[in-house]
Amino acid sequence: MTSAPVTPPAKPNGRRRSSGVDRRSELIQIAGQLFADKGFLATTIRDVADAAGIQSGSLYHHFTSKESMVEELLGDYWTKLLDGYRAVVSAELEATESARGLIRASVRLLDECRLALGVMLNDWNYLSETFPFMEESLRECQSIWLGVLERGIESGEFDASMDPVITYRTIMAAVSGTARWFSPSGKVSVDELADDMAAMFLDGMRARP
Amino acid sequence: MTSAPVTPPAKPNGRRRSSGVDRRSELIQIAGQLFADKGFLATTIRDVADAAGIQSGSLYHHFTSKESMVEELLGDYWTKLLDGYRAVVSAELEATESARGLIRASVRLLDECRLALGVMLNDWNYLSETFPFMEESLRECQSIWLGVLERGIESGEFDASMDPVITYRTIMAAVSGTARWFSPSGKVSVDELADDMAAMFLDGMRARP
DNA sequence: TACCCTACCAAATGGTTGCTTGGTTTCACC
DNA sequence: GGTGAAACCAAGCAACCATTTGGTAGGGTA
Repeated sequence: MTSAPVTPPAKPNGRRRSSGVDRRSELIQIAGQLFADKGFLATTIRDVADAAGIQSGSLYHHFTSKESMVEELLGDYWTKLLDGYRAVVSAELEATESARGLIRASVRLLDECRLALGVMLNDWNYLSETFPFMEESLRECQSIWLGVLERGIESGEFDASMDPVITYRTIMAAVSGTARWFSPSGKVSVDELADDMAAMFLDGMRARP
Repeated sequence: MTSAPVTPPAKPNGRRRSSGVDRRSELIQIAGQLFADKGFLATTIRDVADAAGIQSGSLYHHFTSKESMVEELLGDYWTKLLDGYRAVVSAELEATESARGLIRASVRLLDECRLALGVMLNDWNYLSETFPFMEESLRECQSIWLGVLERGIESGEFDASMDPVITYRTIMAAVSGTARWFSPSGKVSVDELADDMAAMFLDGMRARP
């Protein structure tokens, strides 16, 4: 039962199965799904290989290591997030609208990069130690957010008694934690979610008089 | 470098070192610290044993498995959280004050059970599959929150256009995600943090006119 | 036909894992 | 000074891990 002569369940011996499309990114998606579901460390490369219908050793034709499988997924997320953030602040809107834009940019990636977010949610500590660019990206993320929040306080748009760092961290925790349950195919769309969250952080859940 | 003859750093061969205090809960704290830092799966029982200054096999005198080391930590958290929640709702306050109470009860555990929260933050998927009581507790947690939020909408205290489920999940994600950075010995106290968060979710960060 | 190149297989590698076993030390209590 | 229990050590187990290696199938190109 433990090590029966495992015959690959799908496409037993067919080569050249990816007709044109990049096999590498196909494998990253398969691996990312498992990493997001079970956690990076709890997923073995045998799990990935089984899901892809190939032998575990064959993965090393495409990737140099297990880490490199997840690295692209994460790098892609942070590139997109920070690109979106930079576009928001370069528009030089009022602080309120900048904040709304940052929340929208973050929430949009819940759909576009849900695997990457799922992986980071499970194994942040391990991954941030393994890939230094994660901490660096997070630093830029924080500095952009703090810029917007402090500008809003100065302009009188935001409550002066609010702590920018706590607020920033609370928003980030709320948005990325949402990756745990949000599904873009559910009854709530990405845009609705983004608007709900922006409304919540800007004006709270209390009814206006 | 990898496996040098590791001499236990503290109390090399001393037995009966825990004078009176429960050695078992002492070991749970040591293990919990490592689980919270490195992740449950990434931490080996040899890591735990080294930190405790004993041999890895000796841990099995106190625990039946690696899982049982973390089980008590998690069970303690959920018991305390739900006890706190039940006390809040049984006071039958206005919905606004109930919500504030739930936030306070959650934030208070950031100090009291920070190891448990840190562990869950890293390995939620794995742990909730391993320990069914985690999903059960979360269900009760959600039902209490939804009760308060829906009551507030009916009474007119809360914005009727708010989605209770999204709001609940957002608050929970924000609070538990805070375990990643919060330190009770820092410049922000638990009570200040609880008040800041409650203010944020109730009235938002926008300045009042 | 000859030759690459990509994608893969099959088998094995050294190292690490959680856990077990059998014996030893220490100490309170009688 | 003998007994029993708690705490621990030293050694080792089978299973599993990521990774390496040498070889092979088959389409594309010359």
